[in-house]
Amino acid sequence: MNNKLGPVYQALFDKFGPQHWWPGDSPWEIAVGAILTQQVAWKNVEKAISALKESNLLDIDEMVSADAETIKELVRPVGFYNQKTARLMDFALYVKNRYGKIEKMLDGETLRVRSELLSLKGIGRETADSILLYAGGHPIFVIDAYTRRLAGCIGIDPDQDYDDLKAVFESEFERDPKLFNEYHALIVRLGKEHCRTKPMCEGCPVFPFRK
DNA sequence: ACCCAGGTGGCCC
DNA sequence: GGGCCACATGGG
Repeated sequence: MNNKLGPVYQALFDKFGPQHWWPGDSPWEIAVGAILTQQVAWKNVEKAISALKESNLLDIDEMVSADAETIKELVRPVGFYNQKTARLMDFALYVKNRYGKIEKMLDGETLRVRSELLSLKGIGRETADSILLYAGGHPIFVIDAYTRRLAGCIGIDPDQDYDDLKAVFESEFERDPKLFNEYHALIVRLGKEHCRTKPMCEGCPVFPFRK
């Protein structure tokens, strides 16, 4: 129980309004974006996504049969492009062979799908949760660097284990994908807009954080 | 010339 | 379980 999680959400929503996340049109595009954005500025991801679209390769069926060197060139601006190309193509092949399309995979029971995503190389907890929530509509709270910074401002240990921190947020509210979606999106909005560095507390224009 | 960005996996202890 | 490192480009 944390007495600030609710008020902070309210303040963020009042300030910024609904965020309409994830910035991507289809479940597959969201999954691709989630992998590409790992430890990378979203601005760079936008370039790669556009480039893939231009080449008609932002499509699971096209991606599995594409030339890896072609994908690498398109994905280059995000960095880590060798790894990310391999992981994108592996993921695409896995989903296509096993389910045909990602919607089918995401159709399963939440924790079972989460385990399956986590078993794939290149998909860790944050990426799995982003895909589950934003591409699949599952009631999962995503923990990222911005979320940890926010946690640090309201008396929640920001350095605790991913799943423990996730449980803190999830246990505070009804398990509502719409709410989890909005809350996390608002946290990122605040982080991008206001505080790129350490704690979000200092001079925050939205909520009077106190140490 | 630094430092950071919506992480992850591998290896070590 | 935790601490360090490589992965790589683009923008401040």
